[in-house]
Amino acid sequence: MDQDPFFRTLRAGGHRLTQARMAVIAALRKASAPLSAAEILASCLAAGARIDRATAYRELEFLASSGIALPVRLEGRSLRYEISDRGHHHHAVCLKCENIQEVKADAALEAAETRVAKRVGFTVLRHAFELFGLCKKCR
Amino acid sequence: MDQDPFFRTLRAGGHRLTQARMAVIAALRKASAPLSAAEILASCLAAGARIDRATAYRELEFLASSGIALPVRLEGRSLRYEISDRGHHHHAVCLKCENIQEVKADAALEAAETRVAKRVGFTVLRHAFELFGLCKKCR
DNA sequence: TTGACAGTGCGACTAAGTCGCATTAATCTT
DNA sequence: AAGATTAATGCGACTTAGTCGCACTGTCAA
Repeated sequence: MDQDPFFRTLRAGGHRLTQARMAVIAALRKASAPLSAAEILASCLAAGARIDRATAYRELEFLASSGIALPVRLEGRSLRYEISDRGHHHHAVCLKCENIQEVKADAALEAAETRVAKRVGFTVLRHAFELFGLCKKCR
Repeated sequence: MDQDPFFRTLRAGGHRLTQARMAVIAALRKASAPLSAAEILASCLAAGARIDRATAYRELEFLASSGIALPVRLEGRSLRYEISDRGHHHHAVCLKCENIQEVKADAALEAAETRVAKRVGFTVLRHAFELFGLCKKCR
């Protein structure tokens, strides 16, 4: 536990390793796609942790501010979170099976973005790029 | 009124030109940035149309399904709509002044998207590309 | 082992959106 | 111009996602 980089970060920041916190981190780690607060709560409860809805929301917000969880807002869906140690990527959402697939970032795409931003005089702090359609299996 | 392309489309589809419908279309036309249902409702009421909240929501959904309104889902904000006759574009959201700016689509960007999608075997039906940061005035 | 206080549970609240159903009004027909 | 037809509306109750204040509790450093 003490060799876990996230746990070390938290302790270094003076934060406690509570049951709720560890349960939420575990739920995020276990997930293969971004999860909503409700799903994370369910996952924690299923794993035996007795945590409250409000705590789940607060914990996710806290983990996001600590850089451990990454908020993922995909259009039409409620806010989701994923664990932050998977590198920069985008998401492809299948409109049929509802699955969310990770898509590795593409250098040309990022370059195009930078150029577009410069053209309109906009300082980009963050961007969203998402695909909606049919995954390999569903098309 | 009868020469308005949207009105012609609606009539051709057997739909009625009701007060609410025309008020919502007028509100969308008047807007310079995507509006939320609440803002559209307010705009209609301010213009003297007495329409209900539920009607505003239903009308926007209907106009979207008719291709007259375009749903715009920007992360962290509620669903917005814009009029559909302005050509394909993306949005840049200023995190300081909250303004939403239109950004013309970029060919290189779209090309990169196509390539990325092909790589992961995904059939893209729709995509979202948004910038978040500081606009010219705010940076 | 205990004191301090970060974090929690509870419950009440808000915002955004949905839905069923009786009624109204836009359009068609004559 | 007066009905008849039925799309669209208003009302109100409901749902879902998320927030907040406050008293309590569990974590951890001393």
